[in-house]
Amino acid sequence: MRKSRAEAALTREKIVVTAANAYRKFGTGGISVQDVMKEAGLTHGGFYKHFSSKDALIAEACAWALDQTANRLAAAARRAPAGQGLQAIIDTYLSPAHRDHPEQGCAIAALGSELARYEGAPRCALGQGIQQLVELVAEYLPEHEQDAAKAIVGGMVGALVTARALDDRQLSDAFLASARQNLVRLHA
Amino acid sequence: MRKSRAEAALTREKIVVTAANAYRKFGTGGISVQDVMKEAGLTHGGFYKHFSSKDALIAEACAWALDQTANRLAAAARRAPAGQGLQAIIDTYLSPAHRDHPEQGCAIAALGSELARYEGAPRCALGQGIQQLVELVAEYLPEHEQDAAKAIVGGMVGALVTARALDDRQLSDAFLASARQNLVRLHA
DNA sequence: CAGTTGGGATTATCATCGTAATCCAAAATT
DNA sequence: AATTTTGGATTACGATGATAATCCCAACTG
Repeated sequence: MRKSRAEAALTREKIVVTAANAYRKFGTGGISVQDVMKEAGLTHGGFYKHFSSKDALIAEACAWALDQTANRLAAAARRAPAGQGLQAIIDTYLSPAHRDHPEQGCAIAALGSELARYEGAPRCALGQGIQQLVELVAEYLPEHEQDAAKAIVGGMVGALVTARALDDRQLSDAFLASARQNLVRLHA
Repeated sequence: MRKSRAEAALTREKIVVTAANAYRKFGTGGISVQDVMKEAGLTHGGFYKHFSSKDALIAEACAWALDQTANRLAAAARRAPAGQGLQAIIDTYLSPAHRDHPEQGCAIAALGSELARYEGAPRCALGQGIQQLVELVAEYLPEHEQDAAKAIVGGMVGALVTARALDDRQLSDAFLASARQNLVRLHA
């Protein structure tokens, strides 16, 4: 039954990725350790050989998810024509696809309000993710407008959260569109 | 032991208000029906004489909280000097006091990401609260800029969520300040 | 004022969850 | 090859949670 070192590392990675998706989809309180393990194709017994607690997994899963999102946004910005980097980041973040797939998306939007109540590692991870996003946005802003990056990131997160909260599809789309069109105005 | 009709209505109201505060503080999954009842000075047994389920209470509590916030913001706008209504709303919403007291504040920011995963009544209540906020903001925008209201509301919510998520007090303050200064620019 | 009703308390049920102890066999180590 | 580690499975434990049945007594109804 035992796996080699390398395989064990893969197993661990698999747990983290599975957890990152599951937590973004169901919330950290919405899925149990046991179900995460089952989803990863394992039994729950071995869990504490990998992580010291559920919170430790949450922290790692969030960090992984935040990295994933930052990388995707950075790639979108790089792909964009010159001068359109910021708009590309905003458009990618506020796409209907992102709204409809929280399990693959930004952990700040998916878990922000719950993780804000945590102390310790998970909250830390989230804070670093936020800073990461701000730095990415700031790269595409002129020197003298760096401060606007914070408001832009806030606007992106809030628009996604509200768009997901709205039952009415049309209204939800309108929220995304309004933010896509208006947020770039925040630097001028 | 039994209370009169009027007293029973007060009891019910008390449960809703207690729940509204508790859910915003701990999250809907962070406090049990029993603890909400205890907090309201009651035992948990009588709960289902008032509400059909925990979700029903969550929905009512959210609706109450959202009304509370909308009223406060509307009052702040009315108190403001002419032409400063929108800025007053934004400043009130993005005050450090609001950030530091989620249990008295906006339910969208406190519960948005969890309630977005609900179906049914709680999600509905949240959606209506969002629209309420948009309408309030729109009142203080010129006719031809109504669409910006959605982006502004999104920006407000997101800035508060991120400010709460950040461990670093200074950085958190900076997020609030950036949004306060920049969000009004969204109509121009 | 007698009878009915329905708030609210007490207690129970059944499920779930985080955590941990134990065990086994295969991989590291020597 | 013998010995030691250690991933991962099995199983257990204690706590907590949502929901419900039951009961009591005071407030309504007539």
